[in-house]
Amino acid sequence: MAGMTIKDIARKCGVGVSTVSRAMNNHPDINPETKNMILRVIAESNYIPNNSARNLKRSDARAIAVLVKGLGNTFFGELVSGLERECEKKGYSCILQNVEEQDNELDVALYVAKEKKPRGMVFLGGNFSHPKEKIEQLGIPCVLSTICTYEKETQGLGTVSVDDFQESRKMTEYLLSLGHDRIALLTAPREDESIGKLRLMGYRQALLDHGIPFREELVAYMDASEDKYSFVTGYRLAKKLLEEREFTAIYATSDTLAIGACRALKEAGLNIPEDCSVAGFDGMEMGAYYIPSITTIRQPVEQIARASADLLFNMIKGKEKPKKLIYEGELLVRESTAERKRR
Amino acid sequence: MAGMTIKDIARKCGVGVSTVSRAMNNHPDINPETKNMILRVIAESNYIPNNSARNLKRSDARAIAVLVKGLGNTFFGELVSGLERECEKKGYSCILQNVEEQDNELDVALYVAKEKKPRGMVFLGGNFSHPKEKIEQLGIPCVLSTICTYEKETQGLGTVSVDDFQESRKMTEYLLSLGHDRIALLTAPREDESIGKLRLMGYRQALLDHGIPFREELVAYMDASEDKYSFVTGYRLAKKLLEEREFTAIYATSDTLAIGACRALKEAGLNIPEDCSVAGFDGMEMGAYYIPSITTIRQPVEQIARASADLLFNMIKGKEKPKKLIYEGELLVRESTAERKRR
DNA sequence: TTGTACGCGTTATCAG
DNA sequence: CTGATAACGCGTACAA
Repeated sequence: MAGMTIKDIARKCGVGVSTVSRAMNNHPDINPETKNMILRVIAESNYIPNNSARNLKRSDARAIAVLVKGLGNTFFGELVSGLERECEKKGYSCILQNVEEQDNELDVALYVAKEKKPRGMVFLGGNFSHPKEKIEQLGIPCVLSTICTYEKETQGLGTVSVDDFQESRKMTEYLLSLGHDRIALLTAPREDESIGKLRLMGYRQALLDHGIPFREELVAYMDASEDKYSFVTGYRLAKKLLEEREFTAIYATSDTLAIGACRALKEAGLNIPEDCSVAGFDGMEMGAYYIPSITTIRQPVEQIARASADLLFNMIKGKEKPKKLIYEGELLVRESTAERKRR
Repeated sequence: MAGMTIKDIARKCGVGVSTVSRAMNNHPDINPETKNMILRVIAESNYIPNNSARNLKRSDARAIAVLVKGLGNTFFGELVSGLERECEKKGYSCILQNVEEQDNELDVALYVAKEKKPRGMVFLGGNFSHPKEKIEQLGIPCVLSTICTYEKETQGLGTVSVDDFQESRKMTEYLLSLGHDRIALLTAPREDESIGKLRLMGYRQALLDHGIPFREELVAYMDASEDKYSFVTGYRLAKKLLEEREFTAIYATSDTLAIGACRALKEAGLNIPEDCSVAGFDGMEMGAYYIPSITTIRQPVEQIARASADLLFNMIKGKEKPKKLIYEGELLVRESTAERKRR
């Protein structure tokens, strides 16, 4: 039978609808026997409660929503799994929502908030520079995971991430320590105000610290229209750079970009790391299997996922205010980087 | 203001609720001026209609649902994008639903059907061997995309995919043509009844056609518990195979498995393709950037996405019965395979 | 412990 | 063209 409702179940059981409702929602005020009987009938009838009606009625759902911009980014895949695990522990359900690259994540958030009534939200991806007032309109606690805003204030948002500035500096210093002084950078569009900017700044800072001039011509920015941390982008940017620039290392601000760059180098007949070192960022699983395996900054995904969930749940309970949480990335030295060849 | 409803808008505009509803839903029976006025007020008030209420009331939503088992599989990412594009063309919206690896996709489907009332569904991933009667319970047209069931009958389901048997045979023949006669196979668990089985059979058929004995010891099956087309799995299976078996080529039934295998070979000190050829399946973007780039069977993702959407929409309109649609894969010969070295 | 009746925000029907 | 009003399926006071 297709359109079964709580009424049908009630009739079948010879009880009132509220009793059925109580049985389903683990209410205390119900005779265990009645409850079991009802539950059994429900199972047999494969009745599924209509969630629209539930959400309409309930002030909120025991759930959080996770908004992902850039699904297919395997990096987020791991984060999502971690978040789902944490939710399960707390008895929350986890609503996953994809955000198209061209869509505004906050509009989607508003939409989801209204429709699903989650008690909180986690944002993955996007650059998230939104007016504070519009954020407040959401009316529920929010945590940015892996996205670190450029601003110092929290804007009412929780933030869990690595220190993109410091980690980027760390990577650059590592490359410098290998003797590279002409390090090409593959990064987000010029307009970027979030991790792209921070990673660029970390790169500049490291150069500055070592008295090495920052050369604008060694920086390849993505197109604003394109704005994707993808293989092709890395390939394209590296290709362009190879045409006329001199460098002995490429620092790509994501592992996907790095892999794209490796391919471009290989096609140019260059060996990695002998002729040119390549470093990435993120610590995607893929990088470990690439040949050569990719030197990178590993973001502690598990920790970030858990911390994001914890912070969010605490914010929901009112036990904690929005704050910035920083975790340390780990420099993973692998096969794609080596000392600069002297001649 | 947080909880704004259609009533608030109606009051603000000095009209009745039904007029507001008409304005929002492009109803014909409404004065264009009134409509514009209402729409303007709505925009200014950033009011968002409550979708739970909508779905509760509406018999169905102008939407289809896409269920993905194994998000993070970049291959599905492309399919999803394609499907979303097709939906947009038809003025449909596309509900994306993640299915955890351990969950039953059909239960999730039942749930989504009830909650969102989509007019149809597309399934990505999973092996989908479900009792026909339970499928029918869904009550809406369904299309399996990229999953080809082993059975000949449609079971009421539309199916759009490559011919996994033939394509697998094609790849094996290609490897045989290179002179390899000891081809290791990395594949799904023994119990698999869907693409895993078909691809295994294609492999066997090719061997048979060429009078080459099928050697069980050259086949590495995933664990049933693990059952994932992942890098680690490929790595682990290849590693195990390397311990004692002799072979000159590996045919992995997915590109991810192939890449994992490549890593294992490299660690064993073997060069690809000189010492051992490696072939994959799927045509993931990644494979083109890998070093060496991976020889594979490219599934025509764009076509499959479009065809899945078309078939589903036709089934929805009642213009077409469920059927099996086969598209041809393309053998992409790349760097990871070469003629068997004679000595 | 259980059942009745109301209301959640929307859309569809029907009478103006 | 517009407005009142009855559903949609469920949760929950409140009464029993």
